[in-house]
Amino acid sequence: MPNRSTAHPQLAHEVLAAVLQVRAGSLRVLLWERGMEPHAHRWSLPGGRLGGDESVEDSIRRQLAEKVDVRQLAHVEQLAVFSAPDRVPGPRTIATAFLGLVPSDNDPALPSDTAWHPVDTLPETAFDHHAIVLRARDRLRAKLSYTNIGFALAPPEFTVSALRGIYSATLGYRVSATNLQRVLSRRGLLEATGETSRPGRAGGRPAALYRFTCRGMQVTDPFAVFRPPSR
Amino acid sequence: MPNRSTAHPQLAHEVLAAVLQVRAGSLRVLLWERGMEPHAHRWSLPGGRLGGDESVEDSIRRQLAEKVDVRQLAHVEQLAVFSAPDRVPGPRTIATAFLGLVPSDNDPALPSDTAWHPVDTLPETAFDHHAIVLRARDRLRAKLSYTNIGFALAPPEFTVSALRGIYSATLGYRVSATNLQRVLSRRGLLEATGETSRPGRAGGRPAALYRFTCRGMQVTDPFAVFRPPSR
DNA sequence: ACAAAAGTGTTAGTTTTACACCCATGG
DNA sequence: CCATGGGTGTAAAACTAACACTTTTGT
Repeated sequence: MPNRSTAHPQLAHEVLAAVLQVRAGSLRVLLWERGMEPHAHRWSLPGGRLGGDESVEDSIRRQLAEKVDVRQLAHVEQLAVFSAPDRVPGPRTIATAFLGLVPSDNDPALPSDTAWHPVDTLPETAFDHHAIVLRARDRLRAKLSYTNIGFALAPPEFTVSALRGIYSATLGYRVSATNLQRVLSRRGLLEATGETSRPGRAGGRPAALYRFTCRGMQVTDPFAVFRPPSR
Repeated sequence: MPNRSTAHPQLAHEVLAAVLQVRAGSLRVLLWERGMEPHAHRWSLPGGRLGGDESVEDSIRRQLAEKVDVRQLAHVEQLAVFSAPDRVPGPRTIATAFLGLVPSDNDPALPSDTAWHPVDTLPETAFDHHAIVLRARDRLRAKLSYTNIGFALAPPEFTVSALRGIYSATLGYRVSATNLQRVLSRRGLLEATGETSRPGRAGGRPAALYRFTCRGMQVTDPFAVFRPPSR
């Protein structure tokens, strides 16, 4: 297979992350307001150019450290490559997009040009970043159903109703606390700490605190339909 | 955010595809035997360098056309980016890997250095291509459970037992024809053509022919657990 | 008629949904 | 003692697994 052309085009590679967090009852994404052209004043995803001696995973973690304390990133995974030739003006640039998750109890100090925006009412975004955010949201919603990825959105300890709020905000519809607890418990994902939280000023029974038994994503419902024979 | 270094490294970008097909009762991948160093005589995935005016999707389709008739590719999707700095010797090269699927009735003419290898007994492979093949296999297995992706592995028309063979070969365990038919029918994925196939020399009832109602991948079992309220 | 292969019926088991009911606390 | 929120019990519904049984063909 001969080379198609001897002179290869100059290619740049960037990494971008849609960092998601549930805050104030809605799923939000970390965006950065561009100061310069092109697309000045539009909001864009954090990231930057891939360095010469790092994988894309290393690179996105390094670059996010400028925006968020990396220790607050509970989960990072590849989303997809965005490579339309005209996706950004100027030199050809390929982007590897990531999904990042921050637990809802974290409130990282942000640079002044950076803010959390609800994914359902995004401001005017730069380049193809809007599509990347939607892709991240869809991936997260899907994985909430068949993996333990909730651990990356929830605090280390939480009540079931707080967890219900996180799931509801992410999925976009009301989830039943009763059934959420049962499903996650049967799968062995939840574990009671033994502690309880104090009820609010309106009273009510104190809620038991739980934690996820496992941090680190794993598939919990691998075979939706065609399961391997049980024996 | 200033540029990290003024001199950016020379980056190359390649696209690679694990093209899978069920043939002779096992799931196989299309590999190409390298003629030159590095890794001469090892088997590698088809693909090549990204062109200057094409997306990675366009590029992999173009490059696969040299190995397989593109019309025989029933499905192509991105798998992941492989970007370890030392993944290939020589200049830094990032790879976008794809999963491609060919229906089991197709038998494309292949170049002499190219052959189908069972994914469970791969020959010595070049670079990180072994990992890419396994990733493709796992992705396919997972999607078989919650999407209609079987259409891309099956011929246009097929008997349920032929489909069972395809599913069994892909998943690596025996699937029940009875339940396969029921599950796919209830989901509205299968449709009888009205035709029947002639039984083999050993006799037996003629099998009804079916086709997938929809070509083009779609998720058929989107909410494994946390479904939106039905009303 | 018999063997082989395909397809249907039926039952059992599992998982999820929905909702009623009980529990613990603040005022 | 009542309102409020948390938690459990339980029945109904949906779906899958397993297997027996019927149907249709070739020899």
